[in-house]
Amino acid sequence: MRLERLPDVESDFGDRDSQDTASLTEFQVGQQFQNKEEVVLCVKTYSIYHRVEYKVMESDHDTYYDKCKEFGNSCRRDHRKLDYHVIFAFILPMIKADAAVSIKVLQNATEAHFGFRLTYRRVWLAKQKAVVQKYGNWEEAYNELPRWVLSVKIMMPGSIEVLKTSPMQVGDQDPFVRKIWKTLLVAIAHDGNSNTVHIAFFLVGGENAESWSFFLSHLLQHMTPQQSILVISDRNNGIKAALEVLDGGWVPPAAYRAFRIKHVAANFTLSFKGKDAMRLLVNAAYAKIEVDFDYWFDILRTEDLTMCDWANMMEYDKWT
DNA sequence: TCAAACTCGGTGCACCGGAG
DNA sequence: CTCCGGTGCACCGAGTTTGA
Repeated sequence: MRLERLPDVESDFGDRDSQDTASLTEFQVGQQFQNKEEVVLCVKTYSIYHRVEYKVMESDHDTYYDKCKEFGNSCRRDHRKLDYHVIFAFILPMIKADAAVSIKVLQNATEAHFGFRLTYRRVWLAKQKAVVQKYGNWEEAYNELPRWVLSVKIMMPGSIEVLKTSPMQVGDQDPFVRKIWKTLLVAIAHDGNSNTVHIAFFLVGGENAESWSFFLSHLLQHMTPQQSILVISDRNNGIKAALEVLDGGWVPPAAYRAFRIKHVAANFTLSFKGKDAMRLLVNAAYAKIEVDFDYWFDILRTEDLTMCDWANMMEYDKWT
C-alpha cells in the first residue's frame, strides 16, 4: 500500500474505539494513515483479529508490503504481532485513568479484547511505555528536581531524628516516585507536644559517611544551631562516622546521641518472641517521667527478668 | 539485490522485597 | 514461610538498515 502523510494528531485505541473499530480490522482501497507506524499498527491488529501471521516482504518510507503466512490456521495461543506497541495502544486509556492498574488486570483486559493470553512480561513492557507516555521520561523529570528550591522556617526543636528511607518505602503509589531509586536522608524534629515536623531532606545516591556529613553540616548551619540538641538515629556507620567528627558540631556538649526506639525494638524482637513484651519496652522508652517509665518497666520485669537485663545493657540516656 | 551487521522485542531464569 | 509483583541479565530470533 502507498503511504500518505497526514497532519500529526494524537490517536489511540481509546479515542478510536467509539469511532469505528471496523477500520482497525478491515482495509479499503484509498484508506489513509497518519504515518507508517499507524499502518504497521493496523496491519498487526488486522492479523491479530483474523488470527493469521504475516511476513514483511518490503518496507521503506513509502511502501509497506506484507504477505499472509498461513491461511486457515485458527485458534492460536499467541500472536507474534501482538507486541507491546499494540498492547500499549490498547491499554493507554486504562493507564491514563489509573496508572496503578495491575498487570493482571491488563492481562485480562487484553485477553478479553484480542483473544490471546499474553505473558506477564509483555504486558508489563506495554505498561511501562504507557506510563512514560503519561508521566514523561523519568531521567529528564528527575534532572528537573534541583530547580525546585524548598525554603522552610520552623521553631527551634529540642530534639531531632535523622534517618534514611527510600522512595519505595514512603508508601507512595505514584510510579514516578517508585522509579527514582535513591536514598532519602531525612531530619525530623519533635516538639514538646510530641508533634513531628519534617525539617530537612537530602536525596543521595547512597548512604555513606560523606553524604551524611554533607547533610548534617548543612542541617547544623541552617536548622539547628542551638546547644544540647538530642540526635536520635539508628546505628548506621555512615551516621555514626559523620556525628563523631570532632569539628562537625555534633559531639557533646553541642549535641547528644540516642538510639531510635524502633531500632531498639527490632533488636529486642530478635532475642525475644512476642509483640506484647516489645510494646512494654517501647512504652517505657517513650515515658516522659520516671514514674511512667517504672510502671512499664516493672510490668516487663514480671513478664521476664532477662528482658530487663537485656534492656539494662544499654545506657538509659541512649534509649529512654 | 543480497548478505552482513545491527537493532529491537520477547522470554527464561534468578533474585529481591513486600504482603499475607 | 509462601506467594506474588517487579526487575536485571543473557540469549535468541525476527526485522531493519547499510553497504558493496
